[in-house]
Amino acid sequence: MKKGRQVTMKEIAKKLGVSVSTVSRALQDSPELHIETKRKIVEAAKEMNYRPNLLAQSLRISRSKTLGVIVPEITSHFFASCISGIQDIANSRGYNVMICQSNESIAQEKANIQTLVSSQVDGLLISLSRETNTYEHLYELYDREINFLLFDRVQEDIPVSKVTFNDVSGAYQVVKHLLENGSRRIVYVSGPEDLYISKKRKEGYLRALAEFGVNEDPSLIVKSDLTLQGNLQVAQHILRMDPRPEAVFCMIDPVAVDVLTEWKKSGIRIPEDIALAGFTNNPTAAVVEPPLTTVAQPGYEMGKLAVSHLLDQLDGMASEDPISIVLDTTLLVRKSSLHFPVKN
Amino acid sequence: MKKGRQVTMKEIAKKLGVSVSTVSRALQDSPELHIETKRKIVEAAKEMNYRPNLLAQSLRISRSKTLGVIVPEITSHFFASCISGIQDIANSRGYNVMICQSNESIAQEKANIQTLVSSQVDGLLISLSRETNTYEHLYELYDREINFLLFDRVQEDIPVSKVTFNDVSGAYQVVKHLLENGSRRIVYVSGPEDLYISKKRKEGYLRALAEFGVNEDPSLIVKSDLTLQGNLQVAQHILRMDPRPEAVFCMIDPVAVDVLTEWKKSGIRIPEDIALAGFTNNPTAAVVEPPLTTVAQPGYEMGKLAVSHLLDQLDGMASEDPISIVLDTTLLVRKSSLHFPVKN
DNA sequence: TTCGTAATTGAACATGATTGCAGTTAACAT
DNA sequence: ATGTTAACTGCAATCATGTTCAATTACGAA
Repeated sequence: MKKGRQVTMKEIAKKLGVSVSTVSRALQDSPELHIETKRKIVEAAKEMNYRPNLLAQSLRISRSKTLGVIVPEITSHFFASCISGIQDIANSRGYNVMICQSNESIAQEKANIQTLVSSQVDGLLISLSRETNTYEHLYELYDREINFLLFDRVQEDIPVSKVTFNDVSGAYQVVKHLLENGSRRIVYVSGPEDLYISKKRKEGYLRALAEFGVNEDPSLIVKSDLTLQGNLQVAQHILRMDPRPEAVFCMIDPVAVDVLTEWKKSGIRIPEDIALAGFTNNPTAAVVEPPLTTVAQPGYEMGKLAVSHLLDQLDGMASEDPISIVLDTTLLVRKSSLHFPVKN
Repeated sequence: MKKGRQVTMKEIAKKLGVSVSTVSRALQDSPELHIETKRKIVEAAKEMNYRPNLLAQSLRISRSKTLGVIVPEITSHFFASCISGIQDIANSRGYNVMICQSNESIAQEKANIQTLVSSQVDGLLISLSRETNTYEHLYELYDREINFLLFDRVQEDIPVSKVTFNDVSGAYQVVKHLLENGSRRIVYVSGPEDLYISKKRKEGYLRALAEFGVNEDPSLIVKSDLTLQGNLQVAQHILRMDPRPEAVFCMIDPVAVDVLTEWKKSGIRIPEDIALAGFTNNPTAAVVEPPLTTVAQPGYEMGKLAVSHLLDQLDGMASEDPISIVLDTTLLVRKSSLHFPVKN
């Protein structure tokens, strides 16, 4: 299998004894061309299996019709859903998509940006890595007037459009639900402090507590590094708390699933002994036993909206002023949270 | 935010009063250049934030340093893992990756191929859609001497390299395990007939039965369309079988998970009433109750191997003759299959 | 036939980076 | 002073495409 040689306009031109420009015009169905010439050229092109070289087109018009996407990891179901939504819309609007994963590393994130920019993408959709706590690389994009947009994991100060879920309200809803079922000592398992979603969900947690007149107790805010190890430690740590909390709200489902598994091994009953809730609505959340109460955030929709807005901006169909799109989440009450402690 | 103008060599050249060629040579650290000139140019380039235009480079050398990947769906954890492996290796070897999903549609698959070929990818990694039962589009790639390779969902007759799991042996192992635990009436839940993995796993199922002297019973081979609806129908259908089978082997985990959930709703105990096993080792398989016996197939490794081989071929480091790489799977015995019927 | 106009086509250039070849300059030897 | 050589730099072509402008052809009218 040799290096595949593409048929070019030049070859068609040579074969028919016309100029390249004529071939070009024929293939774009230009009206200023003899109809017979056009017919012959189009026919020959078809026969020779001609495909335009998008690279050359892009170089000429300085538009690659390609978008870049950077996500922390592709294997996360949520981000995979986002990508799927981005793909579908982008393709239907004639754009290709180059996807990169930062693997939650800021260095990789910077490298990805460099590559995509050098590849002349027309725009970028970025969800920040866990590690990202400095933002020069994003400001540089901004200074260079490269179109980009942040989604899900955003940094609020950067003056570009952002698409997020209403994380505060989502967390508020789930914690309110736990409170309404009688829990008062409620643990929040957070992630890295710089992480946007971690901060926002904590905000919702605190708001719900305040609304119910429950004082904030710093010892009930536990931090996980989001590794399996870290999650198991958190699970054990919570069991050793005295008095034991009545409910636990984990920042993301994977943490909740790990905690749930560990507790089951220790003979703890859920929700009888302790209530549990997560966030994201990962596929695993629905199938664990008991099913996990969580907050649904439709990634596919987020991807679609994000890319639509970016393309609108690129095509001049939307104002270039940054906007913030906030999507609503849905509380999914399942068995894991149906715990009714005796009220004082 | 305006269209981002890139700094070009021409601008650097103009600024320093040298020619573009000199700039080019300076940036590639060519030895045939005055060291002082070189220093000035490199400095200016850095200061002006110059980034080479990969499009132009690609056009010149007729190599885009980009690979195309087509998978049935990105949101599947298995394919996401493959992509992750492909990405990591490709990036480390200086290649970018464009990913497309066929959404299990042959029409979309063909469209994806066209787009990627027009985009001048240097090679393609393809996993076929469920619908794909004609292969002209692949033979066309072959005829046009475009480098590509098939992985996981392959078509054996096409003379290109293929990377697969040992599906036959994986299925054989799991069915053998069910047989060793005493089951004899074992159902195989298959997918579409054209689907490579469905065929191969059936082969392994039959081989194990034969080895244990169990006659093939066509009524025990059930077909699902792999939708939730279809899976639930299969679950109910199996329960109505008389006599009830002792074990069920599902072609892929999602089917097994749906079946398991449906059975639990009907009050069936697993594995006491009936044993169950899947294939793929999806994240859900480990967390359902009871945990699902399945066959692990490391997608990340598959992606890495596939792309390594393709790049070796592209770089002339591997023979251009097609080879077949077959990866081994691992049987993961979990509770769902530990059913011990009374032996005759 | 000759002119004018419209129809049709081709040459040239641009996109950005790279490279073989040719050309210029400087330094040094004779 | 002249020739030789090496060091350095620029021109022009290349990749595939699209567009502007100029050129050519054809055709009808006078």
